[in-house]
Amino acid sequence: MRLSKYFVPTLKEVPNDAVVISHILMLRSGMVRMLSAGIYSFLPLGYKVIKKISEIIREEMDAIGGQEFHLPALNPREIWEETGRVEAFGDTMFHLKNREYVLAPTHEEIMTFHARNVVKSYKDMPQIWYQIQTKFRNEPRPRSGVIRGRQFLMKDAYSFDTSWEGLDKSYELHDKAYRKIFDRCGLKYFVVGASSGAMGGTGSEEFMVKSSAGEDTVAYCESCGYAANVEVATSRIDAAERDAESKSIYEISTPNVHSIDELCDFLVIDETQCAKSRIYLNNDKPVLILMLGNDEVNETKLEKVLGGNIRPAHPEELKDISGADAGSIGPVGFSGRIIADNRLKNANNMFSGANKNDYHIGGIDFNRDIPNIEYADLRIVQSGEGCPRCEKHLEVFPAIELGHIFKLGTKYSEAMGANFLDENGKEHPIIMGSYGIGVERVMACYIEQNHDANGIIWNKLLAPFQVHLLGLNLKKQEVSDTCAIIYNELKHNNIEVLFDDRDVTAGFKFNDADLLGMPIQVVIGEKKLKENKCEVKVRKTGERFDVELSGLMNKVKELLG
RNA sequence: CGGGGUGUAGCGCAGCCCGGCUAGCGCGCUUCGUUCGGGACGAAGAGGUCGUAGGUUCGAAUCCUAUCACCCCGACCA
Repeated sequence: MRLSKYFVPTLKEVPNDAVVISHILMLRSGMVRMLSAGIYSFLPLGYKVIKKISEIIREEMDAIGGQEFHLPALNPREIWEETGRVEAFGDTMFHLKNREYVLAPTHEEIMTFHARNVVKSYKDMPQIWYQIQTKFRNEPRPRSGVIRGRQFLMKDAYSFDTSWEGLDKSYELHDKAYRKIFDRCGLKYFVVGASSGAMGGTGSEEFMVKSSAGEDTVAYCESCGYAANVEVATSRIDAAERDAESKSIYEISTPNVHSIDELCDFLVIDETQCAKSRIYLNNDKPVLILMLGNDEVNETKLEKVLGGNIRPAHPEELKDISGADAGSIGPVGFSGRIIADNRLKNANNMFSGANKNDYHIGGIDFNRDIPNIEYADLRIVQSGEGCPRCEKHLEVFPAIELGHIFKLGTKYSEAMGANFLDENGKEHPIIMGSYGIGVERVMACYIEQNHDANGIIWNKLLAPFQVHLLGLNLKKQEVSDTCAIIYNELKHNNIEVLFDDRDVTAGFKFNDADLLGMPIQVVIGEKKLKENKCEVKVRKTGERFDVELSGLMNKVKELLG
């Protein structure tokens, strides 16, 4: 492809609205343009990458027996009523105004619809059906460019089995296929086992990559691969030590001391001697939560322990409940339910609030002074804490979900009456799995992980072109002749080549080449040409070397091999 | 939905507080010439209903009201 004829509107300046690096580079390299918030057009260069990713996905899905469909995005609303998901999705689902249609945010219902009409016998299964299709979700707040859009490409697959063992097998196949897909794409990813959430099911895994643009926070151990959403993650961390002797409790005047840090400074003690108090309302009943030092309450864990609804008490409510404002609340004399984090188990000689403004209490023995106390794991893990599975340490960071595999079970088949007859002529609901990959996210995450100050660094599998041929000063006959020969030769060797034949200065071409990021750059200039040589640059390492024209093709093949 | 911010040429911005003649600057674009291995130089050009609608005023990019769009933080997120 000749760049002079190719629509690749590169940008030197960073567009005002782009914040995350993948978004900036996708705009600057002329791969995408925004049409509206969370709605992007893919330009020729960007679409080429999308097609490469899709092809990798296709190959791996086909390899596990997947069959590709192309389903409508426009769906009758009544199909979605069958499973109650019109309500479940709520405002996230787009509705048409002039007909009872919705825009599909995913395709469980549609695949199940087709299955129930045709898949009637145990002999018809297993099946794996997939598609790569545009999904629509009315995200309240699109962000991070293509990473969270209102319209996005998703590979979604659905498995249909006659037994739970069959489902396990289908799930396993997808797990392996997903690893191959992300490996081939060159992504550094990890797998988080997650609770199945609102989809309803019995098992799921999320494929994540670390990214500052991420919307989930995960705890990850590089050493053993432990990975968990921070909402459920645990860690190895020391509990408070119990002194041999328990002092008796005593009240201390602590004017203007409101935080654990201030308390530590004021009394010259360590934060591990303090119990921080938080009051939550659980179904409108107050519960005192005690954390060691500055540990944060993990509300997801708390919710699991308490059941029902929880919310932090409003500042105005605190005094009624405890007799003090935030900063002076504590367990001694507190009348409601008290739950302490496991790190506080059996602790003694502790400091906490006195339930009286500007006073704290010292010498608290949790066993002696707080009857009816309960313990649970309630803390949010922090970077650097011990991995719960091995000897190393956890890292906590934001991450993006790239893919999700899911054992759906019979939720959709039961709701929609997708049943089959077994060997004995008995009817059962089909057992389903669902498996998604965000195609644009693969692209964006790749760029997040593979770029430098000058631009994108494509690997050969995702690169829109393998070779970027730069002809410097094409007004020189020998330069343009040589370029034409090399260009044709590369094409004849089935090497995808982008030929910068524009009449712009060398620096312009070099910078665009680095920005676009093809793996290999071949530079044809007057100087080197006098010695029958050209320059080859490897984008990833930045290394460059002179190559005899006669050996160029072999060198390129070697570098791409 | 709550908080903050921004809309002025294709892109990045100044001007707005304190209203005033023809709305500027850089990049990009067009033409000609010179250049030609890390975003060249000179000359001459094209391009804007200042987001939209209403209002105040002799006069509005500038002040007021409404509205729309976009960005950031939060809430939300199969």
